[in-house]
Amino acid sequence: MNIRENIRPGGRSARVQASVHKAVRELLSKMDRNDVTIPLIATEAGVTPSTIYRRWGDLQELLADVAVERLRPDAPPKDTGSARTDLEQWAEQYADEMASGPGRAMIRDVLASVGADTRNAGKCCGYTREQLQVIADRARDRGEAFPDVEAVIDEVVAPIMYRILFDQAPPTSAKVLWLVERMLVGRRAT
Amino acid sequence: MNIRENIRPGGRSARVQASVHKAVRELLSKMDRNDVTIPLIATEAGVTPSTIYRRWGDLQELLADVAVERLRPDAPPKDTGSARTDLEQWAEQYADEMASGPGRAMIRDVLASVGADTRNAGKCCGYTREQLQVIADRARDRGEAFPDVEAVIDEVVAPIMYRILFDQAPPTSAKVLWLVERMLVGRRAT
DNA sequence: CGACTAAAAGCAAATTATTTGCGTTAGTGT
DNA sequence: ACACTAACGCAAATAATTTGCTTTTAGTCG
Repeated sequence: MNIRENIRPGGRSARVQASVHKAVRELLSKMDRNDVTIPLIATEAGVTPSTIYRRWGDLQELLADVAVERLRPDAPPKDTGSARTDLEQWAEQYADEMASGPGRAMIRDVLASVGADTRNAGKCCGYTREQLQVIADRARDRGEAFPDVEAVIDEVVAPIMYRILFDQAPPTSAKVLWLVERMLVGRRAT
Repeated sequence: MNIRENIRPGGRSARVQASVHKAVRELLSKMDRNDVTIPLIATEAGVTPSTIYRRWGDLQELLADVAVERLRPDAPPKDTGSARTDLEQWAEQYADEMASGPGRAMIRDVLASVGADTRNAGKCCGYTREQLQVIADRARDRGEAFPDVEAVIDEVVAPIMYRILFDQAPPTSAKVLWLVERMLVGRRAT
């Protein structure tokens, strides 16, 4: 099932999408996710269930759509004066958000929908890349050495995400800092 | 919903579980996963739907249960004479299996069920750890230097899995070998 | 061995979710 | 303003899920 990509702002479609998204956020904050159903969301949003089924296909797609929206960063990484501290702060915040209950649920929603709509997981990865690129560009402007964004993904982002998804214990703050440290040190040594 | 942990082998429960698992594998190989439903599985397995609902709760749990089973490695990593080549071969096979269509589907099934049953994702991670530990133990027996299993997970397994889950392009064979290389080299330098 | 027990399965009715056909409405372009 | 189209609402039809109750089965004990 396809979600329309370009919706004209202000149109009826946009209003329906907004009220449905809002209803989902509302309900997820109030109740267990397994108790959230499409008829419920439809009632809360003031639309008929068939509208949701036709636009999103099923609950998983809808949840993924909302989750991607919420995973989009709202601001560029803070400029702390050096690439290292920029990255440290960004990574700690990233780990915290993703390891939180809502964060984990959102990641799962996004991944679970990949079968039907391959774009979602890629979008999340894209957001991360953009954030890291900002840090890397700032480093370049300052004349600091800084590894490629892909290397940061491999050495810092991927371990954090793997631990969150597959391990019981999410990475501690110390572990995150250590990952950053190791990457920067390894880079110098090469 | 809980899946019984200790089922006496040969009992009725075991037979039902076996036939349901078999039915799921059968159907998944024949048709699109979105067309697989519990009533269908029940018919194929020769049980009533309510039996499946009571034992597994919902389709996601059942799929996850089957997926974990299939993700369990059937043999220890091959002994190739050196830890480095052991790891290279294991990592390449791991990346191939996980990046394949069925592999990705199984990972998603496992992750999607985590909300209800936290053990599944941990089990997969556990299998990986066991495999790597075998390689590490062999290295120790040979007197070779070899990094901690957790380091291998951070530096080799996590990047592979991240790329498979979030990126469009799964890691190439060359990339996997490079990850192994980088980890071993970095380890020596420290 | 044969009766007893508890767990799990079957069955069927009730509930709830999903799909679909068709009429209506709101935005878009001429 | 008028026609056109995409998206929505409504309601009937279909399919999935839940539930109460009965029956079967495997293990246990006298």
